[in-house]
Amino acid sequence: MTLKLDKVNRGPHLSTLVASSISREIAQGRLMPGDQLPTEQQLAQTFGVSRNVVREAIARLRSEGRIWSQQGRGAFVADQPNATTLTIDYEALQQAAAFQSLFELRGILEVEAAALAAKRRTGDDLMTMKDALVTMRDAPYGSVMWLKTDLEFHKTVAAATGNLYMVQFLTFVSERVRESILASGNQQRSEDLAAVTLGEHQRILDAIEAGDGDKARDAMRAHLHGAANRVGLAGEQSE
Amino acid sequence: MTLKLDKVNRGPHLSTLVASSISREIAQGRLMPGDQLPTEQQLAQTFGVSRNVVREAIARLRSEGRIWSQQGRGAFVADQPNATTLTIDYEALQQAAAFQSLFELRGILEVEAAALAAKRRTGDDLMTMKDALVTMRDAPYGSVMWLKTDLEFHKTVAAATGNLYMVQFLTFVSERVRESILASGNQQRSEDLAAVTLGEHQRILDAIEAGDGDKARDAMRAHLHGAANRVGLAGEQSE
DNA sequence: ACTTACATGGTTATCATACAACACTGGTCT
DNA sequence: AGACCAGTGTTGTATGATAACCATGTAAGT
Repeated sequence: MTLKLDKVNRGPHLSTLVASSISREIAQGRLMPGDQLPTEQQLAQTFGVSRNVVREAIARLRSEGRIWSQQGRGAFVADQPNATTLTIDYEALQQAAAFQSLFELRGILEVEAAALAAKRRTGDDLMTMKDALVTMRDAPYGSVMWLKTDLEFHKTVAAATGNLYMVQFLTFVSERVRESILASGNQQRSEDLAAVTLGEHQRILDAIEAGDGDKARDAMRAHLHGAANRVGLAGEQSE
Repeated sequence: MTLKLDKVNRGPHLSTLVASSISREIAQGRLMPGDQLPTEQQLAQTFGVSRNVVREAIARLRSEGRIWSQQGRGAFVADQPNATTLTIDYEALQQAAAFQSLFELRGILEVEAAALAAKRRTGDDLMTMKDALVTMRDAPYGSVMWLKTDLEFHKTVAAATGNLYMVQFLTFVSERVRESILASGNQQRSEDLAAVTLGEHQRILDAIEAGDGDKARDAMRAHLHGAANRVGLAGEQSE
């Protein structure tokens, strides 16, 4: 029997819950930039935890740039929410709308990355992509090796753009998407899908190799559209 | 005298120092992925702080995905460093290649955002954009008010996509770009540029109002191309 | 031999309290 | 009015204690 246990034992840490709670207050506008947060004592009381836990939560929010605090005065909501880091709340992603938004964002980046890659790819890039496809062909659909190689293919496309931040952003977004998909756990397995997916990848590679940006864009768009269906994101209206 | 003080008043917080210190250990490879950190007691002793401070530092590192901890076992260095946050190093952006990459990334997002906004914008969105253009028209080119309104216009376009993360990502990227431009300080001032820039904005707005995605895409692309020239980023080959 | 139950030590998670450092307010004194 | 000063509230830090949990070893039971 294949037991399916929860992937992550979603942080039982109280400080995480408190931080998410405050974070939500800010996101939903109940705490406006510049506003002063309740005192640590009050927060501890309202949440029913010790002041210590509240402090850990605040330390976290401070590091994320969402709030700032000064000894003797208090803690305040930061004017520009995201100072130097960009954070995606895991809990928020459980909601369908958020997931769909993130998926769309990933689509935009991947599609344009494919187009840029077609223009700028080097011989080494092509080699790496081909290797990835070969490895994927031998791996069973949905296996760890398959997923890993799939990720590597896309990462190579991103790297082939020559854009230093494309890889960083795309892996970041893709990771979040992948987590959500795994968490929802509604992926089908089939031999046919393997062939279909491989074909999509192959077309992307062909277009990139040919240096045809528009074709690469279309191929990547088709691939992502197919992936969305495979995951169960049907309600997607493209232009 | 214009005093130029350190941008960030490097948090006097002890927890920040401890977190940075541990973070450095990880970055420099003295703590490898999977390694177990010293116990909180030991860390508190070696750093000469209370265990409470160590815990706040660990809470921060945990939220950054650098380490994970489990009750009864200990704290360990995470395998994949970037779990939930995305960071862009400020120093790295000083290099031209990095800046150009980020500018390109922003372009991709803005252009597609404009196209999506043309399809999905509401009446309120159009109102906000129009207000922004009026305000910008009255503000002197390059003034604080002008920059602020410019930012708001773009943010409204991003919001009009209905994509929950478009605003977040775009403001994040734009902020980094803006910082770099301000730091380099090579922007020209002129009355003509004000009119040109306003015209570009107007064309974007018109396309969005008309619901013409392709036109909005082109208008935004033209605007960014113009902005690149104004900032002195000439070497940009679009397909 | 193998499994189960229990005991023990070590670690994190949380709580509670106390004190120090700092900001703000209001009154007093000059 | 302006300077000084005490008082109060808040964050920052320290300290000790307790609960929950993991890992390991050992004894009891099968």
